[in-house]
Amino acid sequence: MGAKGEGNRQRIVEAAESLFYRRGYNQTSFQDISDATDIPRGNFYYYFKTKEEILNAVIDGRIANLNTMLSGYDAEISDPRERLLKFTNIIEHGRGDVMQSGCPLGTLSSELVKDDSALHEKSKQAFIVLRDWMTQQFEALGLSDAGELAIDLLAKLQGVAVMASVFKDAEYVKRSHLAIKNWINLQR
Amino acid sequence: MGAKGEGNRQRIVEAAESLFYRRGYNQTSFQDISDATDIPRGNFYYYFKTKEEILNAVIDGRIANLNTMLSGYDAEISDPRERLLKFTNIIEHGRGDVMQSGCPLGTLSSELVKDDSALHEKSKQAFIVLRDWMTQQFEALGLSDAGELAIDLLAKLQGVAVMASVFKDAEYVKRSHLAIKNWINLQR
DNA sequence: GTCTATAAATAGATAGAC
DNA sequence: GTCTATCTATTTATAGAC
Repeated sequence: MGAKGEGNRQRIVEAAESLFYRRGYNQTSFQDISDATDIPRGNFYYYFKTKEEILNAVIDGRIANLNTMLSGYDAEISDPRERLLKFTNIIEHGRGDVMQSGCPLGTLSSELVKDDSALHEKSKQAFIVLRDWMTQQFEALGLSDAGELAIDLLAKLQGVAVMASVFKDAEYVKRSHLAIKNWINLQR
Repeated sequence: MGAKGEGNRQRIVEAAESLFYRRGYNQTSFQDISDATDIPRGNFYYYFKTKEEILNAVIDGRIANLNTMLSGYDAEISDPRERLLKFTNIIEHGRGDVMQSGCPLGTLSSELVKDDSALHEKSKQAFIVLRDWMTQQFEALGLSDAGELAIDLLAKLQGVAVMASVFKDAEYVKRSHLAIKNWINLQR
């Protein structure tokens, strides 16, 4: 891995990540990424053979960030319930972004179910990381239906994210966040 | 309104509706609609000046179908709770489609938040129709927070739809449908 | 009202100079 | 590694014959 071009590669991935989120994968062109990075289109193909490879790198980056964040929770918070509660703060911390562009994972996956199935499978990977981590937390709480609780929690978050982006109501997001935290506290 | 071309117009809208759902609005081209209808691209512009106008017609059609369905429930079912329960059957009746392409309303809205805001506003209209109808049902049940319950029910349905399309698990959909029906029965 | 031909812009991708 | 020029295909949209 030469260190020379990794700067450009990283800048391309970061700009693509933001654009894929704010404007969608299919609606983001190489020109858009070029404008955002001041790197000419032609140079992209030195790092990525296709647009799909950029998407793969973007999702790999998201998964890496997710793993870093979740490992941090595991290290810093001893109570699995507190870890789950901490994670749900993401919907209020990222409230503005969610109201403007929806959930980064959910909207990408919703877009890619309608494209090639290989792309959708890739976007599913980030959800699997989240689901498995949540399952571990519910298991650590001694709950036998941990896997189902994990999917249910993901569904609650996705439901809030969709409605937040449709109606753009900050009070709704706040109220729903509280309801989700209450639900987590009720699982025993 | 000449009757001559309304046949073609209707066929264009119906083909577009299906394609916008299965492949997305931005990923559907005039050529795709032309292939599906055997109507040449050039003729589209006699009925619609732009692609956005086709989308408007598609959403207006969905809203009309929604109103017909909901009015039917109002006429045939006397208990508001039973009407809500009846509506939620949509997620199991349309289970295959939802697992393959997500919720027609939710995925369209998630796609269009990232496009022009006028398009997103239009897609929001269908949600408003649903929300207002649900609010009426909860009000008829004598519940003071009817508006919030309506949004919460919509969020539950959207959450299930997103997770159904991500994991494509029919058992999950069935289980979640039961949970939603239980939740509706608990609102008193 | 219907259809063909085509314009004008943009997409992803490639070749090759530097 | 970087960048310019370009290819090919496809997009929305228009002009105008029929």
